[in-house]
Amino acid sequence: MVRCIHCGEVHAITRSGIVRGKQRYYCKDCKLYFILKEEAPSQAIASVRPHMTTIVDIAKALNISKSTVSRALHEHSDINEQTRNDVLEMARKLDYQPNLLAKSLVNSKSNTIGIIVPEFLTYFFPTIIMAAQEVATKAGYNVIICQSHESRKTEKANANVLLLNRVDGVLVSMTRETNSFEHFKTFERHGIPIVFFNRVCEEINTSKVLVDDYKGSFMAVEHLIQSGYKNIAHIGGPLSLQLTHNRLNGYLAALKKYGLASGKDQIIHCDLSKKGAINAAETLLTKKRNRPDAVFCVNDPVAIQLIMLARKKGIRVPRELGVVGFSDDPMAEIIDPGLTTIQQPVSIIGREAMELLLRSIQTEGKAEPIVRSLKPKLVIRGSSVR
Amino acid sequence: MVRCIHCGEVHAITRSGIVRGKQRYYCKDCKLYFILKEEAPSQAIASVRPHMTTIVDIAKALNISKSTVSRALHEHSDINEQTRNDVLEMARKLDYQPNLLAKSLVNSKSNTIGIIVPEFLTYFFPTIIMAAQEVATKAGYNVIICQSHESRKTEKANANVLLLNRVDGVLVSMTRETNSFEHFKTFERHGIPIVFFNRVCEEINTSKVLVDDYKGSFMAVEHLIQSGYKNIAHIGGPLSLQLTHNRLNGYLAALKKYGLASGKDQIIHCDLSKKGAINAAETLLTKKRNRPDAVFCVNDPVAIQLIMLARKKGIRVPRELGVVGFSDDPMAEIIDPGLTTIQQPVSIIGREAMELLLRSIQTEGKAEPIVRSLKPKLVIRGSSVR
DNA sequence: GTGAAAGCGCTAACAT
DNA sequence: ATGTTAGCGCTTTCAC
Repeated sequence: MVRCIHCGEVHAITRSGIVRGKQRYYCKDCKLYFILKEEAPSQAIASVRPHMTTIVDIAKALNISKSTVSRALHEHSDINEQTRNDVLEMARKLDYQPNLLAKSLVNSKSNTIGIIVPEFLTYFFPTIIMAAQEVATKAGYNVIICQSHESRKTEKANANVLLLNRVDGVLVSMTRETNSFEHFKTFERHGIPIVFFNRVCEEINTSKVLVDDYKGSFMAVEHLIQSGYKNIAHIGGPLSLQLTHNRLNGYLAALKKYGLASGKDQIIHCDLSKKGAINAAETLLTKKRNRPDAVFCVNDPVAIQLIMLARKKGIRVPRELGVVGFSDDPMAEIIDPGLTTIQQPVSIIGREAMELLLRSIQTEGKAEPIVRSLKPKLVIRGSSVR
Repeated sequence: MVRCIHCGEVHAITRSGIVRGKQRYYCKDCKLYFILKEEAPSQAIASVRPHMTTIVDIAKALNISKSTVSRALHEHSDINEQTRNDVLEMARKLDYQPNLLAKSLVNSKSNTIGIIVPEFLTYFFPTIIMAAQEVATKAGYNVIICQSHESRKTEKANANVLLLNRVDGVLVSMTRETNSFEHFKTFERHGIPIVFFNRVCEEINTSKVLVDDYKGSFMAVEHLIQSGYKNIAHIGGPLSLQLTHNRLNGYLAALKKYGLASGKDQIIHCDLSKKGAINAAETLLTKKRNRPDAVFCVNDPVAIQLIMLARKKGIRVPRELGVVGFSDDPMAEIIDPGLTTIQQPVSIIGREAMELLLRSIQTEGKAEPIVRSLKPKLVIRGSSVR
């Protein structure tokens, strides 16, 4: 006489196969499978977790083989119409949920994609992730999101986690301090496609999505010049990032085109942290001589710190100081005056990157890498027009 | 890349067994099996994807059994020191990466936790997710993040994805339109612990983390009263959310304590979208008579839209209109004047929620549910002090 | 059209 | 201390 370890019922118990040499029981009332463990009865509770129906359960209920069930579930052609309907109905009845883990194991394909970003606090990456995720979901892929916190070490750890989880592909925007790429090459070595976006790796020949930073900067600075500013400084990003160079070059090119010069002390690089931005702004705004009358900032958060500091110092924007940022953060609209900035097609970056990645996955890396350069757009607000 | 010999389609092709030494394909579109005419049979199959080393590879290389390898890898006590070293070294040499999928299948434990949030654009949820993820990572768990986009239907789909992936637990903040909870109860039924935060479900008896909204609102409104505002309106959230009621009640209680009344037309509920916020603000600010001299808003994004609109209409904040928000969004610091708001311990919410969830997982749901109510804090900036 | 059996990579009970 | 064996839930081959 066996009692259900959950409800104590006796009559609702049936035997249900043998698991690891032990008789398994099933309580019809509780819909619960369990195994009695004479030696340590308290342990028995460990297997209380309600059993999820498997194809074997369906097969047993219908008295057919599990292969047939599997076939029925997959619209395989070699299957009797009636059998298929029976299986489908029973599956619904037993609330069958295919175990994706098992499927992944046998297909050696996890249907999961990894994304590594430096952070996701500042709207920029979240928006990209959202767009990418949408594409992935539609294609039946899950997404694991990792933050590197701008640390190369964490980035490496992230890459390892994704590898261990056998992701089918990875989307990466590198940290500002990444200078060795072994952890990315590991993916290549295992045939796992990788696509970079925004902060890309030159050394790896793979698909990439980026915004034409050079052109965007050029437009930004040209706009400042056309608004009548003459002494235009630049707060740039860390030199380890490709985009820092591209944006710097666009800035220099625009100045050159209009015959303006930029002294070395008009260019300050910061690490993109809030503190770094404030320091850079402080340096520029407290210059004894040759204080700039405009600043082109590497991104909006930096530009916003600059405006805040100017406000605090009583320097009027845009009259005494023109400011242009980069990325069109929602904050750009909130701050007063509104921040003129270069808008990036954020959602498109995410979407395209994921599409390129899925393509790589499907072609098993045999298609040529594609590098997409997206066009930025100048959005004029109050901070640059006097 | 294989094309269907009938329709020419590429993506609908799957491999389907090997017939007489030749790869057979199946076109889902045409429901057709076919074999390519001249294809080198063994070659095509062998060169799929770089093989990842398994414990069997290590075992073979060392001429021992795979169980020994497994034991060596897990610091099992019953293992010869020398063997262990050999295994470890060989593992390194062959660049062995344990297959977590296989491990999960065996342990019926995926070491993955699902998080469902309405969105992650507005700093609030990203911050919570970050904190939660940090705790999870430390405990060796991965995290799958899902966005419901404030849609109950999507939320259901999210829940299903997490179930299919056999997550070990879920963290949920509900959509504003969730009113049936079957999809959450499914987790319970399968013994998968669930913890709610911020937007919680009253109907399910499980651990929850929330902020004392009532008290926060009370503090906010009391502050407005003490600043001399007399006619205080409220823009609330959707009535389906618990927090809407709590914040509304805090508002009403504060008014009552100080003998102030609130006409029904001084309370407007909006759906938390940008548009909804602007509409609500518009209604309040264009009132012909009895226009409020202060507004307590259900959250910061709404408050910011209100300030923006006031700015546009030439209504001066805080002189003619006091404003207090809720949540201390980074924008609150950026806007001019700075937005007085109720700060929520965002990171703590995330951390505590994940800790409670891990606890549930470890105790297999046998521990009593815990409901944590965190204390909010008033942050006074320019928008409420005249 | 269906069933039996192998195997994806791993763990663990049991045997030695 | 180590090997053997039986699965985890599923797909796919092969035989009938």
